[in-house]
Amino acid sequence: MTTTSPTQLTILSACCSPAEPAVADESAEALASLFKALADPARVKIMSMLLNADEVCACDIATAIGKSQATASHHLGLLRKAGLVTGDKRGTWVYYRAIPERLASISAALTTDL
Amino acid sequence: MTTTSPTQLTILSACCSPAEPAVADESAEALASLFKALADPARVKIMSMLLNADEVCACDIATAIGKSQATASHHLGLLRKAGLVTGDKRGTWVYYRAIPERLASISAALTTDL
DNA sequence: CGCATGTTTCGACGTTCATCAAAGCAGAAC
DNA sequence: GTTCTGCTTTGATGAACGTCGAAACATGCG
Repeated sequence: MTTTSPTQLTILSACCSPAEPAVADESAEALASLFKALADPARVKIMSMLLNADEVCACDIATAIGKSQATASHHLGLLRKAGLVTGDKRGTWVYYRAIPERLASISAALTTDL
Repeated sequence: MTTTSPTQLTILSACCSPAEPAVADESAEALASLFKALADPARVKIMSMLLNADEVCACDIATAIGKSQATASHHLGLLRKAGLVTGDKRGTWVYYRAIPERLASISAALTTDL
């Protein structure tokens, strides 16, 4: 309860049950970080590309999302830091792949953990 | 391909297949908006509370997330606008409920659509 | 009526974010 | 070696976000 406990003295309405914090603080932060990594149309499109092609050259991503190459690289770096994709440099080009297990874990958290 | 098509004249590396945009622009925006609605620890905790209690008084949420009441109201309004929760005023207090179907649709989008 | 309490909205402040131009790096081809 | 090309990083800028205090709104009680 916050300011006053209504149940005790007022006749009307019980307000609520104690109401638990539910999920742990750290878990909430971790999940929020993952959601933040997907909270941009450009990054959603990138993930979609990667999931459907299982390997995409960085040079194609910029044009596919309609942004500059620098911006594309920024988004890719962000997704990489979130553990959602991996990129390996082969010769001149960098090829990116999605990590489907990571997405699956988000999906699972949404339906069960949370 | 972006600037130059490597396949034609250089001997090494084919760069990649054409690489399609995959998901539609509007879908990407819609999904990103939903993720943005969950991209904050406070809102994740709120959703968790609501899913586990199926009805929580607004007065409990502020303390549960450790923020001021004004901030809690802001987050709740944001979640409501995203269609993730509903709140109805009964007498003095406002009771919030999660909309599980909405979360399920996000989960489904992650595993199939995307 | 007026007063007290729960909730939302408003205004402001500091932080974070998306974006691009330009500079810096790393390979490949000459 | 130099030069070219793809990618990343840096710097800067404008927008969006989270946060809170204060004001406004709504409702119940006396």
